[in-house]
Amino acid sequence: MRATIKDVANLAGVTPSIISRYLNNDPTLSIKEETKDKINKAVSELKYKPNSIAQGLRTKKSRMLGIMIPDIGNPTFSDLLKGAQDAAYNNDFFLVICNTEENNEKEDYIVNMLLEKNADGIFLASAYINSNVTKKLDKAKIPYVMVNRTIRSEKGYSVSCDNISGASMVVEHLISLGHKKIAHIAGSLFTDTATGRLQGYRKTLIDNRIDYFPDYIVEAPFSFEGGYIAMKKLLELKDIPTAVFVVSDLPALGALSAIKETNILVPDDISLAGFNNNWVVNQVTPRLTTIETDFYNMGYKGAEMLIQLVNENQPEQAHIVFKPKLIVRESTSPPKQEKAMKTDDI
Amino acid sequence: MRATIKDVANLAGVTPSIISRYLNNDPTLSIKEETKDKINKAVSELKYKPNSIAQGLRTKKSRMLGIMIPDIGNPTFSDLLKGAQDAAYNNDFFLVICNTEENNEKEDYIVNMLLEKNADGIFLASAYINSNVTKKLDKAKIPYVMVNRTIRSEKGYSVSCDNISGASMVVEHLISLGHKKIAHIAGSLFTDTATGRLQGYRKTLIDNRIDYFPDYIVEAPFSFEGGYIAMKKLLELKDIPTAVFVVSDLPALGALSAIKETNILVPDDISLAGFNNNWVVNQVTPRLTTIETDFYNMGYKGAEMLIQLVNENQPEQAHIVFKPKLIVRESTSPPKQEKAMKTDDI
DNA sequence: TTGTACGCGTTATCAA
DNA sequence: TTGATAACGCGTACAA
Repeated sequence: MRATIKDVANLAGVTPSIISRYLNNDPTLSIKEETKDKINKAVSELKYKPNSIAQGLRTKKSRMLGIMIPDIGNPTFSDLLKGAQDAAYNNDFFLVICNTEENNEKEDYIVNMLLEKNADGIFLASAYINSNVTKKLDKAKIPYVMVNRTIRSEKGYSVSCDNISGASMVVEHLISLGHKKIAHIAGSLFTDTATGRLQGYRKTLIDNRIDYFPDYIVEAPFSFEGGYIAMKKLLELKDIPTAVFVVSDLPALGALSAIKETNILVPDDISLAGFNNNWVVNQVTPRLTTIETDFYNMGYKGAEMLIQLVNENQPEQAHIVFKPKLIVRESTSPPKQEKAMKTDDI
Repeated sequence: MRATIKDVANLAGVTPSIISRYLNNDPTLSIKEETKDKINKAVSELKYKPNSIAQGLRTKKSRMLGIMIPDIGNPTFSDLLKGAQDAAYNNDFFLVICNTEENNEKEDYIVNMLLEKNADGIFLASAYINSNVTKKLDKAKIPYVMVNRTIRSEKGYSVSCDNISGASMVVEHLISLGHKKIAHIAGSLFTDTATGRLQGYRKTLIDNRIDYFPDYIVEAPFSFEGGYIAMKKLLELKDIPTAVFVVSDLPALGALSAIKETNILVPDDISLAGFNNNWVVNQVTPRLTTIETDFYNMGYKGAEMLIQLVNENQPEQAHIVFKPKLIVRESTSPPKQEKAMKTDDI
């Protein structure tokens, strides 16, 4: 059996309370060098490690953080996870990853478990407006920060990228190439991510006095399938767009796949752009134009913020926003029809 | 504050021990319907839920399972995770995912944490020969099952696919296309996965009386980078192979990327095949020939096995082996040089 | 500078 | 059919 604090106390010839206070650096404790040595020796001899369950029962703390992510298969999250994990590790917290699969029932189950296991804080990568999760966390008064996919709120904490300007950069890029018929495959509009990018898309079109049609905006889940289906819809329109900005890389790949089933070529007939710069979009043909965000740091900063909250310190800022960066690759080019139309005009 | 068992006891007018025994279906308990009702009422009125930390302290159980995976960014693991999570959920266990990043230090940290948090069992997707992890788990006498990437051992438990025959299927396919110069990018030979596939490769060449050269076998990590670098090496050979079988899809994509940097074409000049049928290999150009394994079920069955072990039941079999299936796509075709050589012969 | 005593919330053993 | 009591391993207020 593993040694308990009593065993150490016996071996060191002192009482458990001294051991506990010494090991936890109790500032009100003054202790002889001699007893320190005795304790240290006993600890290392017995290989004593405090039982964290018992500690948890006493202190209501666990030094455990949970991160809830909607889809572990989405490459977007892997760097984020690395960053969050590194921050946790460096601050002596244990990060457990939970996959909600965008499924309310599982999501519920997982929050309950996390609360039950006394997680000190929760990292939410899948916040939806009106989700039970945030309500539950608020009620349980457990700190949480939303990351990447967030919801609007004045009181919450979040780490995200500047979706509006990111979307603007993409659309400006498409406009500068000469596109006028620019469609948008939006994400679930119950998320800030999707509404922000949609807003950036709209704003940029308006600023550039380009019409947009409701038909050119299709809402879809943040998945490969979602992008695939949405693109199918766009391809059925009588007036097919010459460029499509997709809310995220995974659906962008789905869109690409849908296009490839037709005679239509990317970028010759349709320019296509995503968002996030997942490694995959650099491996497909054509390589996708997209927006890069520093996910590793998003995860790292977010976890640091969460840890501050757990330690009951106020973070300097409640909302950290990362700057997006446009990565132009092969999937965007000037529209072919542009030339055709000009010829017609003559 | 949350209601404790004492509160329920007070409200119901009985002692905590009855509540506990009733709620835990103690078979030795005989109890009046009347008191049952009282308890039920008190429980629902106070919304009582047992504190799982306190339970853990008493029972040394946590109903928590951990899964350690080497690289959360590797698409191979996402279906596996889903399966494992579903099995855990269906059996009322909580599955926490831990990302070791193929890093010994983190791996160590994570096992320690999992043990400290009293995980009931561990699911190991990143077993390496001589890893500290398995030693530690053995010593802690905590049940574990190795999945996908396993190590040889008589006593352990594992769920994997038939690597030898999977590799054979690929190589037979290449041979049937007419290839004779078939190289293999192997995974880390500290894993059964890699040695099994290497063995299948060797065996099939020998059975078909085809020479293989040591130069044609390159060991590499199970990563995109790993495959990229290994392929570079193969491309530097004086006698470049006409076909390459890569141990896994992620390195296969790396290999593809390396080839694309040259004038060499896939499959015209080099046929390329992977293993695992990650969704990504169906999105690149050319779409990769590969081996499909039922990862979801691998995860599900593996978790079921682990849960049996946790419940101290002997699983029917210690090693579950899944059948692989060959998926032929665009990245493999007959060798061009075959024809050239025949022309020479004339 | 150190020890005593209690409680965290539960389960298990025994007695009633 | 139920209750009293101890124990799990630790932290902490208070006393010494």
